[in-house]
Amino acid sequence: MTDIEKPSNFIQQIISADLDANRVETVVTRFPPEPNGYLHIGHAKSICLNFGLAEQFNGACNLRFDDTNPEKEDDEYVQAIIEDVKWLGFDWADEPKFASDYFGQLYSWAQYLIGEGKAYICELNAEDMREYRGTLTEVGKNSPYRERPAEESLALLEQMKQGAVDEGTMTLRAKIDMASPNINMRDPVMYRIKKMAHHRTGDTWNIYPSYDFAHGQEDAIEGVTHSVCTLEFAANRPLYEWFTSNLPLPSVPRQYEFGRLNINYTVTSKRKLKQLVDEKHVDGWDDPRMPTISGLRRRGVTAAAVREFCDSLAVAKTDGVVDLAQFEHFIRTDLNDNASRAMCVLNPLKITLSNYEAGKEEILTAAGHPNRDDLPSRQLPFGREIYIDQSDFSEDTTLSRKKFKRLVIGEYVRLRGAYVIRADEVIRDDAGEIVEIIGSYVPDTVGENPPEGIRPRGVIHWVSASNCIDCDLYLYENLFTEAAPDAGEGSFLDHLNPQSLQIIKNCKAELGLGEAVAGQQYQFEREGYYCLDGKHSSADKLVFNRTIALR
RNA sequence: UGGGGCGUCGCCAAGUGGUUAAGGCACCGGGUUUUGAUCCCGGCAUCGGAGGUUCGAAUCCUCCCGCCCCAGCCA
Repeated sequence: MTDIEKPSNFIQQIISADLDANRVETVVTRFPPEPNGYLHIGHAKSICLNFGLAEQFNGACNLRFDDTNPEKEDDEYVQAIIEDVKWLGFDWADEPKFASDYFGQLYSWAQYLIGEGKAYICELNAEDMREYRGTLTEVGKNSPYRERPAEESLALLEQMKQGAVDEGTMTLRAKIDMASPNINMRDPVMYRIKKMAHHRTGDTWNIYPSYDFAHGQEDAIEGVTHSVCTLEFAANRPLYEWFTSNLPLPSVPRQYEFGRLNINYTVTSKRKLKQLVDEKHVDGWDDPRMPTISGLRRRGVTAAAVREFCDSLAVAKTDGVVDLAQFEHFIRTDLNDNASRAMCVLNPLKITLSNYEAGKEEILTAAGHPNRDDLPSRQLPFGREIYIDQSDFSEDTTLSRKKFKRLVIGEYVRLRGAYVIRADEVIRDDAGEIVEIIGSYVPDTVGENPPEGIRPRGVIHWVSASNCIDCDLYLYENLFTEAAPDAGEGSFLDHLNPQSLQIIKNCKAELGLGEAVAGQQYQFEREGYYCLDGKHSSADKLVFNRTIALR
C-alpha cells in the first residue's frame, strides 16, 4: 500500500472504515447496467469506480445485467456491454450475472413478504394508483385491497405468474406507508404483469420484479457489500433498506450514491442516444461522434485515455458538468505519448523541385515518434514532385515570419524529415487558380542545417507525389452546438451540429499508412490524431477518422 | 410546496476549527523545439449571502438564497 497519501473519495473512506471495523471482510461491488442500450462515457465512470474499488481493496466486482424489464432489453445490448467493459480493460468475478437468474428466488421472497403481511395484491389500475399515491405535498390513501388476506394475495400472485391475469389489472405491492413523505415508500410496486418474452427467460414468466424489489436482493445474493449507484437513486435507498431488512437475505448490502458524469456539448442519456440512432441522426451506436464506448473506440480514443479521464473525476455528491476539454486533454495526452507519427496532406498542392533530378527517388528515414525509440522508424520516398497542403503556401509575401511560418515565394521552408526547399514560381490554370508551384531544394539539408543565410520559415509536412496513397478523412466536430443541448425549451435535436462530420476526399498519405489496421492510432503531423475506420475502409480506399485535432 | 441531496477560481475539485485555501482542465505571459504539437518556467479564488460562536471558521450554529432528484405497473 503505497497510495496512502492519495486523496480518497468518500466511498473509499467508508470502505476503509468498514474494513477497519471488521464490518466487512471482503469488498464486493458491482456494475449493474440494464441491457437496453449501449454503454456511454457516463457508464465508464461507474465502471472505473466499481471495478477500481474492488481492485484497490483486493475485493471483487461483478458485472450484472439488471434485466428486470423485458420490454426494452435485448441480447444485442448484453453482448455490446460485455465487449465494452472488456475493452476498457476490466474483468469481473466469475461469469456475468443476471437479475433474471434470480427470478425464482425473488418470487419466493415475494411470497414470504405476503405471508408476513407486508405485501398484497392490488387491483388498482395505473391511473387510480397514481391518484391514491397522493402528491409531493399531500399524503396518499390506502388501497382498498391493502388488507386482503395473505392466502388470497398468494393465490392471485400465482395466477398472475401463470398468465391468468390481464396486464395492468393487478400488481403486487409492498405494504409500507401511504403517508410517507418519501413517495417511494407509499406502497411501491414489487411485481407487474408483462406477458412478454424475456431475452433470457423466454416466456417462462408473465410477471417481472420492479427495480426496487430486485436490486437490493440481487446485491444480497451476490454478497455485494457496497452497492454504488448514482444520485438519483438516493430517494430509493430507504426502500432498498426496507427490503433488505424485511427479507431473510444471505447478506446485507449498503447503497451509496455519487454524482453522475455530465459533459458539455454532449448528451449522456441512453434514451436520447437511442433516439439519435433510431432517427438516423448518426451512423449507429458506434458513430464516432457518439459518447458511447463503442463510438469512442471507433473514433480512435484509447481505453487508457477513458480510464485516465474517469480517474481524474471526482467521486462526490455534486452534480456538475465537466468541460469536454478535460476529456480531450486525456485523449491527447495518451495519443501524444503513444501514437506513431505519419504525414498526410489533406488538400494537396503539387510542388516540382526543378533542380532535383527527374526520375530519381531516394528513401529517407523518419522517426516513428519524436521521443520513443521503440516505435519503428518510417521509410519516406522523396522525389522531384511532392505534395504539400494548400494552406501551407501563401502568395502574400508581406506576411511576417512570425505570423506565417510556411512557404512563400522566394523563401525557404523545411520539409519535415527531408530537405529545405524554396518556392520560386506559381503556375495557374486558365481560371487563375494555383495548380502547381515550381521550387527548388537545397542539397545536403536532410538532417543538416542549411548553409548560412538560408533561414527556413518553418517546418511543413509533405508526401511524395509519385509514391503515396490516396485516402479519405472524416473530420468530426461536436455533435451539438450548445454546451447544454438538454437545457431550454425545445428538443436537444434542435441543437444538432450540421457540421459535425466533414469528409475530405482524395488526401495524400505517406506510403506506410497503406498498412494501417483499424484501431491503430496515428498522429498525422501538424494535423491531428487519426485512426483507420474499419467500417468505411475498403481495399482500394482507405478512410481515416480524426480522433481529435492537435491543439 | 413534502422529502432527499448539493453550493470553494471560467470548469472539475481537495479541504473534516489554526495551511501562504491542494491539484487538474481552460486561459494569459515567456523559453526550448525539423510537428504553430509536445516539453519547460511563470501568472491566475478568501470559500452562495447575512448574522453568530471562537483568540482563530471555507470548516461549528442560525436564518436566507440558489440548483438537482422523487408523484412509471422505467431503471
